[in-house]
Amino acid sequence: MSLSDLTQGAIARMVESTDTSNGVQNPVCQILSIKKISSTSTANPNVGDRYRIILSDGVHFAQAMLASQKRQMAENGEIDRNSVVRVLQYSSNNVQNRRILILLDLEVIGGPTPERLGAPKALEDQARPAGAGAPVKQENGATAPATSYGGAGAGASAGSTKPAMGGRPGGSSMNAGLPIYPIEGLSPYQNKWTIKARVTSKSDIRHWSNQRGEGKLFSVKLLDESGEIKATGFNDAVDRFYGLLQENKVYLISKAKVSIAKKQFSNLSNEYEIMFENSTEIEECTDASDVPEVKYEFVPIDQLENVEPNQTCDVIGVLESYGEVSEIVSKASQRPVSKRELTLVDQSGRSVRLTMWGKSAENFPQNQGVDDKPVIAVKGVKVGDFGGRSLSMFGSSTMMVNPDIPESHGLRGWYDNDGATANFKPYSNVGMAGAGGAGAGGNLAERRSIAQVRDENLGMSEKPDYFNIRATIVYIKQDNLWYTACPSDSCNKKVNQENDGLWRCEKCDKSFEEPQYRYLLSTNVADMSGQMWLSGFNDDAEQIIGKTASELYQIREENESEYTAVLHRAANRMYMFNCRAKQDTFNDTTRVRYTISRAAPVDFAKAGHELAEAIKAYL
DNA sequence: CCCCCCCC
Repeated sequence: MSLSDLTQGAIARMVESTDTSNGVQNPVCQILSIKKISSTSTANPNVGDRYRIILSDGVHFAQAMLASQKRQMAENGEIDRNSVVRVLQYSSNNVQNRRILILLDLEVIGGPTPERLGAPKALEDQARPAGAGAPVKQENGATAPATSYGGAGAGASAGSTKPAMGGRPGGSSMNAGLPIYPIEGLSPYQNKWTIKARVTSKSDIRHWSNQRGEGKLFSVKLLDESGEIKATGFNDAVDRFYGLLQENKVYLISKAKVSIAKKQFSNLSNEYEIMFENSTEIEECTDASDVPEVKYEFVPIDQLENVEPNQTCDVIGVLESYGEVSEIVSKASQRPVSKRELTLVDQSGRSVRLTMWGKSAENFPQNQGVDDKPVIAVKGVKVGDFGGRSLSMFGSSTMMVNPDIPESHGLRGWYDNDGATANFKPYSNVGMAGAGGAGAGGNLAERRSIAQVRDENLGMSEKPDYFNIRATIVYIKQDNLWYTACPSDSCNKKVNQENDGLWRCEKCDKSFEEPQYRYLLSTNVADMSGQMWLSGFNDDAEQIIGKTASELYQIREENESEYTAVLHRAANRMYMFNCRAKQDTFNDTTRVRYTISRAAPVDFAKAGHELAEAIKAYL
C-alpha cells in the first residue's frame, strides 16, 4: 500500500457532505489511530461511539467513530492502526458544532501497512454551520463524546455560533485560538495545536555531561483518549515546568515542538515526541473528567513467574517492609547509584522485591507520604528473574501510594483482616541472608543444602543462578592463594614484573614499585549433605583468613609453618555464603564454578532460635 | 541537547 492508493482529498469532501449519498463513493483511507472509548458515554445508539478513529486520506485527517455494528472489526483486530480501508458507507454528523464522521461500513484492503502514508494534516475546519448536514440529536442528559477535540478545527469556524474555545472545558485565555488536538493527530508538520493530556509519569531531573556539552532534562508521558506521547524539557524548561507538571494531573499544552521519536529510547507507540521550548505554554486544567485515567493491568504476584523477564508490567500490593537506602556502582556507567528494596505482598500469598533507584529511592518514603503498610501500585516496572522473579523501577515507571481504585481497597481490607498475620512465600531471599547469619531477613526454606545446589543443576543454564548455603570451611588451597594486582584504585588487574623491576599494569598503562597482593581464594566447604569448592575474592578471603594478602605474603616469606597455621586456623569455621553458580569453559572443559559473593560468620544464637521456630512450625 | 534504567 502506498500514498497513491489513498483517495487524497476525500476527507474534506466527506466532512462537507452529509453521508455517502452526496459525498465520496468508496474512498480509500488510512486509520491513523483507533482507540476504544472506555469512559461509558450513555450517548447515542445512532452513533455507536465505541471506537474513536483518526482517519486519513494522506492529505488530511479527521476524527471518526466506528459504528457500533462494526465494532467487532476493531475487537477482532481486523482493523488496526495503519490499516487501509475502503469506506463503503458513512455519515457526517454535527456533534456539538463539530463534524464527526461515522463509519457505517468499511472493508480492509491490502495487507498490513506498517506505516503512516503521506504526511496528513488536520483538516483545518471540521466545523460547520449548525443545522447543516444531518445533525445527531443529543438526547436529554446524553453525554457528549468524551474529549471534544476541536481537532481538526474547532477554531473560529465560519458560521459557528459558539466562540472558538467555548467548548473547551477548563480552558482559559491561554492557548487561545489553537484547537485541541488528539495526541494521535500531532505531527511535525503542524504547530498550531493544543493538547489536553494527563501526565502519567514524570522522570527525575537528569543531568548530563558529554563532549557536546552539559545540561539537565526531564520527561513526562502524556495521555489522552487517542494515545500517548513523550514530552521532554531541557534546561530552562526544567525550571519552568518540572514543578508545575505533576503525575496524574491534566494540562493544556501548546506551542511545543513535535519531532520524530527516537524509538529505541521509548516504549510508547508514537512516531513522534514533544520538546518543550521557550514559547511553550502549559496550564493545569481543572476539568479533567474527560481525559482518561492511568489504566493499570495488574499482575498478581504469584503470576509474575508467567511474565517473561525484561518485560514490564503493573503490580499492586501491600508494602510489607522496606530496606535502608544503599549505594551500588553501576557496572555500565561506573557511577554510584542509590537503591532501596521494597517488599510487596498480595492475596496470592507471595511476596516480591521491588527495587527503587536514584532520588526516588533516597527520598522514599517521605516523597510518597507512606504511612504504615500502605498499598502500593506500580506501573511499567521491569520484571527481572533474580531469584525467580523480582521487580525494578524504570525512570518511566510510576508508583502510586494508596490509589483510590477498587484493587487498592480490596487489598487494604484483606491485609487488615488476614494479610497482616500471614506468611508469604518470597521469590527470593538471596542477598538478604548476610551479616545477620542464618537467614537474616530470609527464611530457612530458601536456603539450600550443597546437595540441593547440585541436584537442582544450578549454574547449568546460560544465566547465573544465585544461592545461599550455610557451610563450614574444610580446607583452603595453599598455592596460588593471591595474585599481584595493580595498586590503583578499583583496578585490581594483574600486574607483571618487567625487566626494570617495576610492576606494569597494561590497563592503567602505568608501572609501580610494588604490586598489591589480592586473594584468589579456593576453598572446600561442607555441610551435612556434601562438600563443594567455592571461589572467593579478596574481601571475603580477608575476612575468612583474618589477614590481608600482603600480610600473609610477608608471613610466608618469614615463616612457612606459621603460614600453614594461619590457614588451619581459618578452617572449621561456619559461614553463611551467598553464592553465584555459573558455567565456564577452560581448556575445552566446561564446568560450573561456584563463586562467593558474600560470606558472613554464623550468629549461632540467632540461627538456633530460627531453627527452634522452624521446628515449632512443624508441630 | 538525553537515551542510563543499574546491584546482588
